[in-house]
Amino acid sequence: MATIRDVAKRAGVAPITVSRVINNSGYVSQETRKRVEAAIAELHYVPNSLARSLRFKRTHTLALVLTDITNPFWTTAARGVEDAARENGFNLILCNTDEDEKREAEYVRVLLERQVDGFLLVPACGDNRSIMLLQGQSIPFVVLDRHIPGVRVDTVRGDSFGGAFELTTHLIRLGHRRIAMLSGPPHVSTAESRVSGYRRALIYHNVPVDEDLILYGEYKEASGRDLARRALSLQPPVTALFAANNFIAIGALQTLREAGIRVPQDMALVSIDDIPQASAIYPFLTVAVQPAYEMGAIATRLLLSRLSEQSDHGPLEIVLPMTIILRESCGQHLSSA
Amino acid sequence: MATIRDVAKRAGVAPITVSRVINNSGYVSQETRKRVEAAIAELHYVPNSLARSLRFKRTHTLALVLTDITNPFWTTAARGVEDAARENGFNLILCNTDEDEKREAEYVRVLLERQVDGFLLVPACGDNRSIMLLQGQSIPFVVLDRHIPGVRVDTVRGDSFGGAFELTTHLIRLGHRRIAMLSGPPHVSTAESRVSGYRRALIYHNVPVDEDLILYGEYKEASGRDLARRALSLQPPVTALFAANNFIAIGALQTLREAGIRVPQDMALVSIDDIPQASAIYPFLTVAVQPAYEMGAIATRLLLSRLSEQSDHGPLEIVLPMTIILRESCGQHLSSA
DNA sequence: TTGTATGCGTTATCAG
DNA sequence: CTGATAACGCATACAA
Repeated sequence: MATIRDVAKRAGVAPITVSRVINNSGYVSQETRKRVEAAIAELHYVPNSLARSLRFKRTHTLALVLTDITNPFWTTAARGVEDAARENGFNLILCNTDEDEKREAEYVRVLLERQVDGFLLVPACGDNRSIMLLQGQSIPFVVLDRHIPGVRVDTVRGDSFGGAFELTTHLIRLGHRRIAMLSGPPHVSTAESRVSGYRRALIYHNVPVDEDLILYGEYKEASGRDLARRALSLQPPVTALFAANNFIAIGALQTLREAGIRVPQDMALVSIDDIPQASAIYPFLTVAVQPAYEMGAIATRLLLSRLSEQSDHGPLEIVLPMTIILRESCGQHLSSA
Repeated sequence: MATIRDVAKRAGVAPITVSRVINNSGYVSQETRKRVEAAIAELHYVPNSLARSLRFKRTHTLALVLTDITNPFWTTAARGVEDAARENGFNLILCNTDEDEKREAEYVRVLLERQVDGFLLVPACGDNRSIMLLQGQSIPFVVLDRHIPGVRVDTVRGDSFGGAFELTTHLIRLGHRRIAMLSGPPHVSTAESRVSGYRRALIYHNVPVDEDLILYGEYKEASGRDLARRALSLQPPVTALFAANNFIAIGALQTLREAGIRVPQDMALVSIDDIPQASAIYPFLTVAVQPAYEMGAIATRLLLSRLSEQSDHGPLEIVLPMTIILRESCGQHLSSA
């Protein structure tokens, strides 16, 4: 690959002159510029941004480290991040941890080595290794979706508590009393908040809380299948399932189908986060949706404001409301069924 | 951020000694090593891979430029790429062009500036700007999914012709004669091959080819809705729809639902590529699936073999077979309906 | 308007 | 075993 020196030689000028042409900086005569541009074209010269970044100490690159790239919620959020980044002249590197803290720390490490300018992190929440790594570097970062207890950091997340409260309230109003909570991992804040919202709604509406109805698993399809199986074995039987995320809902639906249990006729089902592709075909799942795209965009803008040091306020915690979408998966009021 | 010099100063050694500790290269006494490691830990030192790459002229990074990150086919393929890359100590940068050749060329340009070691490209197939750019740099790259006419490049793609032939044959065997082909863009090789396979199956089974049944659009949901509408207005009416990809199928299903047309009772439907999340819930769509993950992995290994110059053969074209999955969306034989 | 010297953080080479 | 020097490609400061 041609370097700036090759171009300079070919155009009969000094490297710095080529640099000036490329960056439109300083003075260059029309004629020189033309000669340089010709040389650039002939040699297919492409500037080396590594060298440039080494000088500037800026890569104009952000990193987004998330837990599950196959989840549409995150692909949507990622687009929000990317668009906001691009608008401000930043590139994005996206990494997928599969909820594995080890991979997460590894990626953070590699990205630090690559001198990214800032991080957006959806932590897997095992230990806080990667958070510590980041704080050790005093590099700006924003935590997405999840709350890290005891650490002062910028956070942008959905209102899990509120969403769960409303979904549960909806089920209660339809007459449900025994609602199984198919939750995520207990150490992840979103799972815990959703359980809290669920519990709170029950208490608020004077429905007894049966702790056996609260089942913990993972935010994955396989776990959804398993959780639903456990829910079906509960006595007295439950009449509704609350899936703590969309992948749990997909898994639960599979279990229900295998068991010949119809939704909503035999069982009500609600979930947090939608399944866009499935909903385009069969819009039937009642859900609380988070503004995924906006979450990504807002977090990115917050991060960029930290980068440009235009902001000197303390850590921010931004909580975005969820929207309830009522569809058929809850059916009619129980007593009329 | 601390540099290698800061560490060296702190440990009372020369920078190069720190380098040797980090890379386990050359001789370093146990004691010196310990002092250096202590300094590294105290300063939270993270090596700068930009500087390293500048020296090595290797970034150990591959780029995957694809057309639609929201399509599960591509997220799956991307995982195949990433896993194969990681196995060989390479990182991956993923870019999404939305089928826009301009964005594509822009990304290729940026990635070249960033000195990635090789490219995996799903071309949008407008002009061949990005292909030319790559060839101008003599940087190794592999084209995924699509055939670029008149350019000798490594290619890995699915057997669109074969898949379309088999799906069409299936419909014909069920008694269908008027099958609308909801195709992608005519200038994209996969769309063209799928139409060819469709046409060929009709001819092979002595079904007259009605060119009006072949409708061209885009590989997107909105286009699928539109194509289906056009198909429904054809006379005499069609009895089956062939969606050239999964997103077209999703769109078509929406149009059918709006029109109150049931699948498969009133209309048969087949597609190329599955809709995994929807299929987990309602496995009903008869499809020809490509081995997406393997496609990504195979292409990556081919690229890496070019990089290590272990391979000196001419351009390879690898064609992967599709697998037909028969589900209910085609229903029974027409005459028994 | 153009060019020279210098340094970004790292490591290969060669010397001690 | 350890270190000084130079170079990777580019752009800033300062001259000419």
